Amino acid sequence: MDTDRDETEVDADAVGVSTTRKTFALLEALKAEEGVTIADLTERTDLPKSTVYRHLQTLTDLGYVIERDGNYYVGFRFVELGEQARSRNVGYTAAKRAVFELGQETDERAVFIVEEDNEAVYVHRYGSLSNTMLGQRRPLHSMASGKLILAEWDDEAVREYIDEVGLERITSNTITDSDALFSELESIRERGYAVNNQEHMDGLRGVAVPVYTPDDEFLGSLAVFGPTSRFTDEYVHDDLPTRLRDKAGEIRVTLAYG
Amino acid sequence: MDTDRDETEVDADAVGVSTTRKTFALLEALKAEEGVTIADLTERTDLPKSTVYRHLQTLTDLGYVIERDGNYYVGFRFVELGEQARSRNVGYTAAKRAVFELGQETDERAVFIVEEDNEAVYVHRYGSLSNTMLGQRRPLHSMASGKLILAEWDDEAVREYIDEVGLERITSNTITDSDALFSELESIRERGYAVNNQEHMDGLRGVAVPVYTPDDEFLGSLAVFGPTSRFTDEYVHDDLPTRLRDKAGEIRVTLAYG
DNA sequence: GTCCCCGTCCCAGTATCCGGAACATTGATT
DNA sequence: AATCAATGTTCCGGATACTGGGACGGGGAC
Repeated sequence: MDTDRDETEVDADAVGVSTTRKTFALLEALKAEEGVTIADLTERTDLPKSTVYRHLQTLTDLGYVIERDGNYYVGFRFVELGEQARSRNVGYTAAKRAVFELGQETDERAVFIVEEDNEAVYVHRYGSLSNTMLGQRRPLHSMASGKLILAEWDDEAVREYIDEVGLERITSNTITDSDALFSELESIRERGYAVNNQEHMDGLRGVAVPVYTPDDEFLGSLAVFGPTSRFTDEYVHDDLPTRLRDKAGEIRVTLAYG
Repeated sequence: MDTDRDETEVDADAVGVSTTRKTFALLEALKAEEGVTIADLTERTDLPKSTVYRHLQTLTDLGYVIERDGNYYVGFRFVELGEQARSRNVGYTAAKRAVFELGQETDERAVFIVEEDNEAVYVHRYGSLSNTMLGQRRPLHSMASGKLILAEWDDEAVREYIDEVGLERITSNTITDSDALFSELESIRERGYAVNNQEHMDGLRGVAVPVYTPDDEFLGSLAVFGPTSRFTDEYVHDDLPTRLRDKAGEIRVTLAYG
């Protein structure tokens, strides 16, 4: 019926408040490009001009959107909301430090990743200049951290995940077969760490370990990744897992004794 | 008429879409405390239970709010929106590195601060364990960075600011007299840096310098702060300003030549 | 000077948001 | 074990206020 031409579109037959959906469709459209004009947004969202105008007026009035000579931008108020999410759990804060230290000690890119809505979300990051990537979302099955998270779930939950999300192919190495995934998860559970062998991006390997609270609650995944040239089998399977496990242990200790 | 008992309340006679206002009132209430229940939110926002329910349903469906056994949380999707704001300008990204280096070299807390909606917003931060504070907002007149930003404006703009926002007293040292503020701004313009002498918090001093793009566009403020014991007059007026200016210059160079 | 595009504003119509109230469910208390 | 209180979920009539077409005005391009 609808050709669903655009992700930022609002589907009519959905639960709840459709006005709010329009608002967030606009915010997503704003996020996609910097400095967007009202005309741009009407086209991008397929909402009538006057509706876009009225919504933007509300958002700028609330201070969530910034208008500067005709162009609209996502405002800094969202940073505060985002930080609330990132510090929601004390463990997340402890993980921030661990990511930093890990990055410094190994001189590799390090991340702390958490699952939300069946996706892997980057919560903390060390390495490279900017921290684009923070808050970004990836499919779980295509990364070390994601597979590690799946390995924490029971088989039924994983099966549901596969049903809902599927196992999209991203590189030639991505695991797209559910049997292969299940046996991979089993071996992750045995080893206690997960490895990503160019399953998300060619030339990129990674290692991930789980982080637990003192009460053995699963918090998220601590991971390190880098180019295949440097990430040899030995580095990936012998050196990094113990280093990562140590750091994950430190988080646990921090949480237990401050 | 209304006793405006709560900040998260929605005032009726406002421009735009009132439904959206309700949504953000709920989000602000969610931000204030972790793990809030529907009953909590109805009380906090003075919205009827069914309205809260419907709105939360929409927000969780969109993935912006997370529900875990009856408690609602701000979701990680806001991190992505926030990062968009923080990387909106290439200069902001360059400033991130500068803040980090500055913090390491001086071994003090360092921040990069930008103005939005007549407030100072923390965009980047180095020091202390967590980065609570990111995205937080402070009155401009009570901090080194804020005064520095005001010093970039012309007198008329500053006067408008005083009219709209006022000069709230925060500590006994806060500048609350507009004449005093204007002469302070003048001396900031002459010196090229601003000093905060316990004007926002007792025992805390700070120094701020402006950051400009290669086209001399004002970007924001680079600042360092710490306890009065260590932040002596000499440190604050001789040592730090030059170091800060150097770093601000580096940002400029980075922007010019990559 | 003309044209075109974009932002702003207005207004009638009705979609849909609202909120009271009833029902379901949980869990605490006696 | 039974009662009760409190909270979450659902429903529905009613009117609020959201919608979107269209008109107006301004500004830039050619």
